[in-house]
Amino acid sequence: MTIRLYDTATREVRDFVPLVDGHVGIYHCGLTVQAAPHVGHIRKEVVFDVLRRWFEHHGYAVTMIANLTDIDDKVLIKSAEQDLPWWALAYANERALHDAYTVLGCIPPTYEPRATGHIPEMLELISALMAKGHAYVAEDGSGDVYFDVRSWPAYGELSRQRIDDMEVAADADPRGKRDPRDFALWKGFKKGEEPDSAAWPAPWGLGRPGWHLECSAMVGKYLGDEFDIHGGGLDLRFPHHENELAQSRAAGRRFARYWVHNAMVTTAGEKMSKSLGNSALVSEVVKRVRPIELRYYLLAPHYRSVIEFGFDALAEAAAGFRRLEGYVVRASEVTDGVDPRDGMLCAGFVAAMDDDLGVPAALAAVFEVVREGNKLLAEGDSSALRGNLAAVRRMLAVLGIDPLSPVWSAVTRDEKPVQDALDALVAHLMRQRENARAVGDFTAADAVRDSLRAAGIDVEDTPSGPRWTVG
RNA sequence: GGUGGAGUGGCCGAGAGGCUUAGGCAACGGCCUGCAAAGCCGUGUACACGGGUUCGAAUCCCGUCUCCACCUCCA
Repeated sequence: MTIRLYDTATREVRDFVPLVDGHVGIYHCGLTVQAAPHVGHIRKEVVFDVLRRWFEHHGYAVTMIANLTDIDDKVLIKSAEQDLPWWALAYANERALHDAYTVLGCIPPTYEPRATGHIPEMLELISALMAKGHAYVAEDGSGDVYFDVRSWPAYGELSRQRIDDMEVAADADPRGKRDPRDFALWKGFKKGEEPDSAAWPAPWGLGRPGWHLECSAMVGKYLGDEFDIHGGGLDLRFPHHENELAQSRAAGRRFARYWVHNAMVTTAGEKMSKSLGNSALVSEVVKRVRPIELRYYLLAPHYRSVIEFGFDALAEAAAGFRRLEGYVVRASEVTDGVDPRDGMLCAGFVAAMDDDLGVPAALAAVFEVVREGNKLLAEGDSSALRGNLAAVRRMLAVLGIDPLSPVWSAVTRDEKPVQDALDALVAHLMRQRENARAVGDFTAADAVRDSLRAAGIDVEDTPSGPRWTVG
């Protein structure tokens, strides 16, 4: 059983071979913390969370590093607009990101380094690039330092582009650059235009890091010169990852062995994006559907397929998830629960997951096991039912959507007395209904059921007795 | 202009030459139920278009159309 992954660099599905047996180091580009995370951002977190869980299922010790880019042009611009210190904006959005991780049941990264905490590592990298002739100080006195793309013949290898075929950005600022495609490693401080707190001393003068540099520096610090997997959204392939790759390799580091990119989330046919203003914030979406349903919606399609975000599709996905959840809950009531760690993954699930994280086929396998489980459930408690339930829960746990995981139990202390009161009241009405049914007074029994339904409580009769759910 | 990706049944969404009826949602029929609900069994409508290769094409080739992502702000 080997995990196979699509590698963007080679454009093929390859067997995963770790650098160190039994270990896997994954770096995925976190966020530039300029705004609260939207559904597209959190899709990436969910995808890498599932990847991580699958590696762990295979017995790998996973080191997961996700960066936080907390100083950058956009952070400065947005914070100025909002009349906040840049670091306050960055930190507020960092916390919003953590809230989104938590609410969607993502395991936190092993470490989440911040760009501002790694200036020395970045300076060291720039020095190495200068020493090898791949970086230069701008000649216009701006204090900028650029990477010289013409000095690195492999430039463009990740996105398969030739420098001469690239369009030069309309807004490119060519000042001091040898080639308009050269990118900034260091941005000279502009006294008066930028806050004094956004500048750090460097041999080339006060300034701040350019975008891309932080990732190369932090990957090197936490995962080493060569590491297993570098990931992120497909939109980062160029320029971000191309530039990370160039500056790391040019500095003599071997860098990533596999590149894993997830596809975008679109709305109305366009990429969900902070700058397009078409974002659905995670914090808003989870007011309309349960977080576990959003997570299911985001992981059910293959990670390399575009998701056209919509509340109708989300509701439909949620209906599918509830089929799984309904089985797990009903079977657990009958068996008094099982330990999902006792479950056996079915072969179809494993084969699908091993094949480039084939979650759609893996879920199809889960649905088939659930169908078997529902048949067993009709016959009551049995060891077969327990085995089936444990298997289903274990497979759902690999995807991070086990409905009974404590991660999803939202009952807080404050709600407990309310919950208890509701339980008591509904139980009383249920007894009334049962008494009426026992004497054949179905009019009275149905009246109770109707009144409960009007209050949002569904009643159903099962072989093991009536049950109710808040629907 | 350059680099990638996509178009599948009412909807979502896999598959990548024959042996998936993928799966799910919705619909319809049956079973179960006092009636429901849930569940189980069954049913239908597919592979953007035009050619070609092949015994056989959703899958390969050629052409056409449409859409998406990236080309230095982006997950």
